[in-house]
Amino acid sequence: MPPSPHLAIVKDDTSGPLADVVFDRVLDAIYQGRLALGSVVNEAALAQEFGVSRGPVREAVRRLQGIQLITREPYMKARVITLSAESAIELFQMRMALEGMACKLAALRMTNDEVDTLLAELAQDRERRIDGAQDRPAFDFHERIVRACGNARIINALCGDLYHLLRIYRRHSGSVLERKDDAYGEHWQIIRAIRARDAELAESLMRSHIERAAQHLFTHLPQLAPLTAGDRAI
Amino acid sequence: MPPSPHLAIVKDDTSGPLADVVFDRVLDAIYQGRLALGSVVNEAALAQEFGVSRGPVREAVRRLQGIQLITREPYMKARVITLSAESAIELFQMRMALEGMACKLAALRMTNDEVDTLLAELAQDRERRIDGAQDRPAFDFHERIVRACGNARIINALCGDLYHLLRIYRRHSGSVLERKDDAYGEHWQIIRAIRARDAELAESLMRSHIERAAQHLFTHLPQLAPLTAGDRAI
DNA sequence: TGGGGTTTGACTGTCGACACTGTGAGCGTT
DNA sequence: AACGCTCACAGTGTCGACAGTCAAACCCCA
Repeated sequence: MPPSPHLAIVKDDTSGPLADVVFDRVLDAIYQGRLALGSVVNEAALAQEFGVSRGPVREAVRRLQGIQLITREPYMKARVITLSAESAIELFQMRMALEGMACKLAALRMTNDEVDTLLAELAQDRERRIDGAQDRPAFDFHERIVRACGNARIINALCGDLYHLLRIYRRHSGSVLERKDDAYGEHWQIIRAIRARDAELAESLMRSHIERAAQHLFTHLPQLAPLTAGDRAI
Repeated sequence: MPPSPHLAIVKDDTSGPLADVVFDRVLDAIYQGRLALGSVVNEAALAQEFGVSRGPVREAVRRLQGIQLITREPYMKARVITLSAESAIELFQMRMALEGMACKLAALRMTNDEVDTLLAELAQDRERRIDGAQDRPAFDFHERIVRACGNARIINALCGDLYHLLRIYRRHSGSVLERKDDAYGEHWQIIRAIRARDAELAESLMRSHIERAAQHLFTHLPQLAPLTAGDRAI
């Protein structure tokens, strides 16, 4: 008898290894707050909840630990990370470095057609949001740029690791910092720079854009904002 | 009876979990070429070789896979990565992004004493190499800079992941590309920029330094150099 | 002798059980 | 009452075994 039938994983899942399914489930649980930030993660409990053995759960937890969504405290207790100003600063610093480089590479590698398509989607997404019908597609400008950079290592580091943490920060701070209207203009400028094949400008714009996003986040999250003057120099 | 007594892991190891020990062992095996690049990795065989069960080996292999030293081919075969020009380009692009940012941050955060210490160690390492006594300390300028940047996430990405791959590239290309004599001057300039608190210059110098190292690598590794004009724009 | 189906082998995914370690509560001593 | 010690509990580390799957070799038949 699975204790939580709505959570149990059915065997005939065609989603490949159980560890991957458990990984996604735990990730969702963190996103949705079912696994509270800072709470301890119990392998055996999760295994029973999902109706699987501890092996896949263990592997999933280690992978979460690998991308630093779960920390390993002394004495072998696994905990979900806690949001902190320091961690957020580090996240945005790394985004500035990697997304800046990705943007620079995208400016060198994207075809004109790809740039035009992206520009059209950007405008389309804006109109959709103005109409209020912001349903399905969830256009993500940054992810699109990153995936266009052609560097699999950077793509993986950002989309596979950092963006998970970023989504957690976004979810746990309300939609206040969506800032999509402000961001549209900056996104448009970035694509213009890419279109003009000005790689240096594109990188610089992307960095400034992310830095503004970081400052916006800290402005609207006072509980996360023990920022000193030195740290402000992201 | 352990088939390879000199490789078996003794139980009373004080190095913590077996998975960590196996991880280091496999890493060394890749470094030293005992595990050839491109060869398939067999969990059971490694387990028998180390005298442990498949569990820790499995975990170690997955961690190697996480830092992209082992690739997962279709049909679940795990292989050690193969060196390629594309992979090397991606590695150096990521280093330029991350080490550039790390250098910038180090310029903002290091104390004068720390900078002076680093400068002294740099000079000391040079003299030691001139004397030919390049034995113990293995002074690593880049790692020192990175660890001084204060961003744990960047430190982990570089020292925990990327540098493993970089060492493999270095080892599998002879000492030709050591380039330490050429590098000394550039390292010195970078520290000077940090000392002057010119963060932008320090980042720019570090990027240029890494790009030169990349070009040096491709110059001396013709078998890895199907570089097109476009790709040269790292 | 060549093509197609079948068998065999190897390997990974998964599981349940045991062992070891740190923690906290409870008890006795001072 | 405070401190130190002991013991049960909780949780992870590790192990051996079973099951499913893909690949390659093998055999049969035309």
